[in-house]
Amino acid sequence: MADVELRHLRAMVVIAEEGTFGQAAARLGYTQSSVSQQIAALEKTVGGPVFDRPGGPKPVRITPLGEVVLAHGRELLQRAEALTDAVDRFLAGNGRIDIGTFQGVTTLILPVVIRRLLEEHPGCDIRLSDVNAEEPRLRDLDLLFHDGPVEGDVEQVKLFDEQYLLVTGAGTVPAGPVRTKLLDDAPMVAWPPTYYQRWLERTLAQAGAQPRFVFRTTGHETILSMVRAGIGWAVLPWLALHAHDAWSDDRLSIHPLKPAPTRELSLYWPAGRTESPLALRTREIAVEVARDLAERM
Amino acid sequence: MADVELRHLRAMVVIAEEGTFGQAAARLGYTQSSVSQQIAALEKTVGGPVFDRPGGPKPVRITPLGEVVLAHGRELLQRAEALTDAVDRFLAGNGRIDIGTFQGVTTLILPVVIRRLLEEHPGCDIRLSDVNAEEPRLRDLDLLFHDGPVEGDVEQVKLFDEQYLLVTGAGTVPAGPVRTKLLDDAPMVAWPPTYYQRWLERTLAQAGAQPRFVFRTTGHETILSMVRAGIGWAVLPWLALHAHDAWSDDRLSIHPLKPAPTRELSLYWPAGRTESPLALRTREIAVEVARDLAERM
DNA sequence: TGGACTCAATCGCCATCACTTATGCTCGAT
DNA sequence: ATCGAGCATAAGTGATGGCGATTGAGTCCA
Repeated sequence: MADVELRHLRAMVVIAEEGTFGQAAARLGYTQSSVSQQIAALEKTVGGPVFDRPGGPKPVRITPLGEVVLAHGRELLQRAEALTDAVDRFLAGNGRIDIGTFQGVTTLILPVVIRRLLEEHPGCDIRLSDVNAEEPRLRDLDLLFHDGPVEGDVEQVKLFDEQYLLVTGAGTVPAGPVRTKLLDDAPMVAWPPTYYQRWLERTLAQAGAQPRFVFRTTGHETILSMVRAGIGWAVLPWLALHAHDAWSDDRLSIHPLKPAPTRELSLYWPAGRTESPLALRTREIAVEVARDLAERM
Repeated sequence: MADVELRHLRAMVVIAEEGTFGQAAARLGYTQSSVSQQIAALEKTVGGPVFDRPGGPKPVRITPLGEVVLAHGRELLQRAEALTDAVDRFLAGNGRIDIGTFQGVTTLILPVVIRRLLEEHPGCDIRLSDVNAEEPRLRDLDLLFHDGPVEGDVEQVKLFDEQYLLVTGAGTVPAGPVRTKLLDDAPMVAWPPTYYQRWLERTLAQAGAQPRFVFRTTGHETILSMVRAGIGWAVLPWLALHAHDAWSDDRLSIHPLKPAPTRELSLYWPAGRTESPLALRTREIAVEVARDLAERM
């Protein structure tokens, strides 16, 4: 048996409301003849009459079978409407987006992006997940913030280069750039050896600097407090300093390093896939936010 | 925007399961080309691609938009299946039926009919309702058991004529028919003046009998107990006596009346309406049960 | 009782649709 | 470089679905 058709059910619902085929046709934008045929088709598929036609100027009356079809039909039409609603919402950008981050890489830029995204699309469903380990994959992700190479078939856009800067207690070191080599054996406050911290320490070592790590803790703010207290120096990314207004803190002084440890932050997404409007928009926002930040570096 | 079509959604679901248009087509009994066109049509109605075609011998991959459509589509198809299921069940007779009774008129035949109906169609939904007052209407009813004229456009079938019989304590009255007139001033146990009781008393009065009602109570069994206890006689319908095996009770004796108060029980249903298979079957059963009973009268 | 009226059903006509077959195009694999 | 898997597209065809006009059934009213 062929399928029922939503069109037929819609006609049926309107007939049930209007009472006659003709009025229903008018409301639906069809001719009476057409509606008659639609109901005939519907009755053929369900296997019995759904309306009794008393003949003459009397409204048609729904049959018991019609009641069954009508009840389910309304439900069905409601679902169909829910579908188009969902599609519309999706196309308007209120969909779901899966964003991957890589450890703490984006603790500073991501919140801004997400805030702006939620302002534009209050209904959207944003899911953040930490991609684990050293092999970032963006299977099942729409976007990935990362700074290293990503395997698989991906596209990317570079967000910015971020320099690591030396932070010392005010007056400890003459203002201006500092040669990285000078950090060798210097007392240093730093993160525990996370992926990034390890990368930083390797980079410093390559420049001939092997600091003494006198204290390790998580959290940029905590580290800055340690520096203020004179426990040691720190090498932190620009964004972290910017976020904590380190430049306006007169107990701290900030120095570029020569050579400067720099990391490149990029946004990755799977190649060759149709992207959701929300993902596209998120990318735009991320690029914008990154550009704003980069200008102020 | 045109409607989504169930056919297209079905194709989409199968493609999502199979991975390729071709295999899906095979499972659906279409050609690959047809499925391709169906998805193209679907994509046109939803306003964006639902599958990414990587090209080459790779399976297609659903897009974010596709996920949305697919999720709702499955739901929709499930509802559509529920609809055809419901229709099938209905056509098989497992529908709903609204039966009207009129006061206690059918307390004896209706239970039998319903038991048989439930045996045949365990899933069906039987709704009994007492039609109120003296103006029985069968608006919103499929069947009505009644004994009087019913207004409106109805069809009917007569079930049987039921005689009222005189019941006395054993030995009180010589066996055999009794002239109704003899009940005049006789001590009588009876129902309270329900519709039927009033009718009965009018009928007796027309035959010249105005009994003394020494006790009124509801329930045929209770009335029979009173008769056994010698409190009075009773005039009860054949079915009531039959149901309580009054003939095999040697403390009772049963006598036809001359003339015999007789009521005609019929089954009514609305004319010119398409009836449900369940209603048709119920009518058959009722007629059968009535015939069986009538034979034993 | 017969005419006017109100509906739904039906017929002829045409445009569109939904398949099919055949062919083209794009990958990845050999 | 070529083959094969797999989707897209073109052209053809029967069926479908729409419309307008007409018919037929039933009600209402004079």
